[in-house]
Amino acid sequence: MIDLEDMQLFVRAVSDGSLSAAGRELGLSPAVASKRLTRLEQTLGVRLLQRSSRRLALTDEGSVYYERCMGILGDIDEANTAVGAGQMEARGTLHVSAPLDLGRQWIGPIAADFAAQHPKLRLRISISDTTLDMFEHGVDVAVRSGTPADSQLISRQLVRNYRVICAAPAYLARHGCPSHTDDLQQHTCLMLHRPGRGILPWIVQTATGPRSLPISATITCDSGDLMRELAVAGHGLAFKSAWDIAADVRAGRLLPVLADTAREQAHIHAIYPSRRFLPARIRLFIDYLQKVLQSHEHDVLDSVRLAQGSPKQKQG
Amino acid sequence: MIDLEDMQLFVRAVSDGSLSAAGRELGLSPAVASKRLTRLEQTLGVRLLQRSSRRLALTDEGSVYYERCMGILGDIDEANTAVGAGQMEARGTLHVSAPLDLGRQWIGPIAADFAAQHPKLRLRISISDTTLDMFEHGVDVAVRSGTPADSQLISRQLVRNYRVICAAPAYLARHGCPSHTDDLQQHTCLMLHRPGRGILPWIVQTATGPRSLPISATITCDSGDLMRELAVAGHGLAFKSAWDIAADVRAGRLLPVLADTAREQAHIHAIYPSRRFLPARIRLFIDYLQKVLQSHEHDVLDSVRLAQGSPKQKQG
DNA sequence: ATGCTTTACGTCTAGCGTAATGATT
DNA sequence: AATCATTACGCTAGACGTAAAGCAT
Repeated sequence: MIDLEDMQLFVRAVSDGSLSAAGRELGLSPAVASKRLTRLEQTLGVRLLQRSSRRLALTDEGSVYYERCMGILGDIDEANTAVGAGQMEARGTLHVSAPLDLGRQWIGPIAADFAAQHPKLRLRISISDTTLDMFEHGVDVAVRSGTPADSQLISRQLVRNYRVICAAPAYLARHGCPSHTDDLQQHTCLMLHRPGRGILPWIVQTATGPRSLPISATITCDSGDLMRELAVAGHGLAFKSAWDIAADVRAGRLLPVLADTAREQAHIHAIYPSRRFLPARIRLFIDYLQKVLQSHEHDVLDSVRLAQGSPKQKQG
Repeated sequence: MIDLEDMQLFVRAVSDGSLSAAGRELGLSPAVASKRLTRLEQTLGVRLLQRSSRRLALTDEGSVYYERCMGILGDIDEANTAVGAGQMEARGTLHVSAPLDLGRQWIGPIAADFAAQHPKLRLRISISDTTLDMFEHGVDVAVRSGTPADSQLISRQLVRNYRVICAAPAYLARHGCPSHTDDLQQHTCLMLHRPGRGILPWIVQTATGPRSLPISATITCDSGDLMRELAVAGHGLAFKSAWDIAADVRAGRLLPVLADTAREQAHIHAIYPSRRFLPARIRLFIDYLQKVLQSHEHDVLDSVRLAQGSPKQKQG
């Protein structure tokens, strides 16, 4: 296994342009610095630095390895401070914002559990569909689904999510189950309208990219969970997040329709300020939230027949 | 600095539920295993495992640290193999797909440079706006802007990008510069139509979320770079990626319009198959591509007055 | 009684610095 | 000539295993 000090030495040698200098910074004699770099190279089986008496040059391998090392050393630093003094105790007031359905069914209860684990924490939950007021209202974390809005905030994906068409069994029995997206025009579609955004289209992924479904709204409302209740009551088709309707589907109150062909990617994200040193309450809450949500991810996606393997996804 | 073997030991102890067992796996006596875990805890200043004679339990700190360790150890493994034997030599045929403008101006030349550095590599570039045929045509890497389509492929963000409205100075002199998105209805708008997708709307980020601009297309075409040329020739306003028009803007052939208020987030991604062991040619190319693009990111965004600090963004 | 963690202790290896060497500007 | 990387060479600190004690199941 590689020695992290060897890695540090290598990184410093690259930025300093001198192995001796890098050694000095770490309190090592040139002899040791040389030996340790050699050891690192032997462990990897690759030459990292091409050295002459007066100059260091990164090899191709060294260049690739250097980039990786920067990330790794940074992560280790983060990991150390994350468990450091005072970093595990959430205190103050945690202000969480979440959309209607998701907030009521998932984020709210999870946040309450989190608060129960942290006696010195006060919790404030704002159920709202707008994020514009995060700074103004002092929101610590906003949970949202779909493409994160462009802003100065950091967005971290928590779990996968898809919007699918769904309806009550009674509705489908009365009006038949659409077998193709073209059939939707003959159905009663419950659509969401929001101030400033107009009616939210039903967008589905196709082989050629996202496509807006050509449907006409029969009933529109501006509350996601009212829409869900209307769907449960058999008033028509709704286009809802898997996380919003999973419980209804499990209970037999709703059925996914055309889930294989018509779905919109709307992964769930945590949005939070990009301060370098995140308060413990925010960091811990997001970690906890992701952990809990991920433990339900397979079940939720499975309830709308979307469960798949979780492909490793990392963006940097 | 932390010893990576200590970290390994800790991780194994957690999954094994026994410190001695973890030690055995690493060829250490129980005594040493105990001492090393203690050392790790002292270095961190935190207790990671609550131990009784027959049971190990993660503390809260340990739980957080465990998650981090898993990521770090995985990254180190990756870094090691990335520079391993044969992993630095790109060979075979690298098949890159890129959209019209982006491909011609950026991806193509960069890929050619990359090929020049790898004598054993053959390069095949497909300029096309569709990704559906990646498997069919054996595409290794597809470069795309905007929200990555939902699929089994991995998507890695390379650089930030925004679509903005732009026009030739001559056009703006003749018709005036719109000062608000509402003014766009009085202008000649060049819009893209694509088979199956219809006319691509101009979507901008607003405080309340993405909004489709209410404009009517005066001229539509199905080629992004023809559209750009029409805009340069003064035939109307176009909605283009910053990366597509940066050169034109620098040369004074185009001017960004309403860039502060009307822009669409369309970051540039590399899409590639999710095989666990990515061929060296793909891994190296994506690394190289990102490196080169990132070195131009500030310039490009600045050319359309969108340069900002690069917030650290990581999704896992 | 078994199998775990931890402490104590003696051994020995592995990593250290010093100093000398060779190379490069 | 100066400063770098590297090698050779003793030396010591630290990491090892063994063995024994304490505990929980």
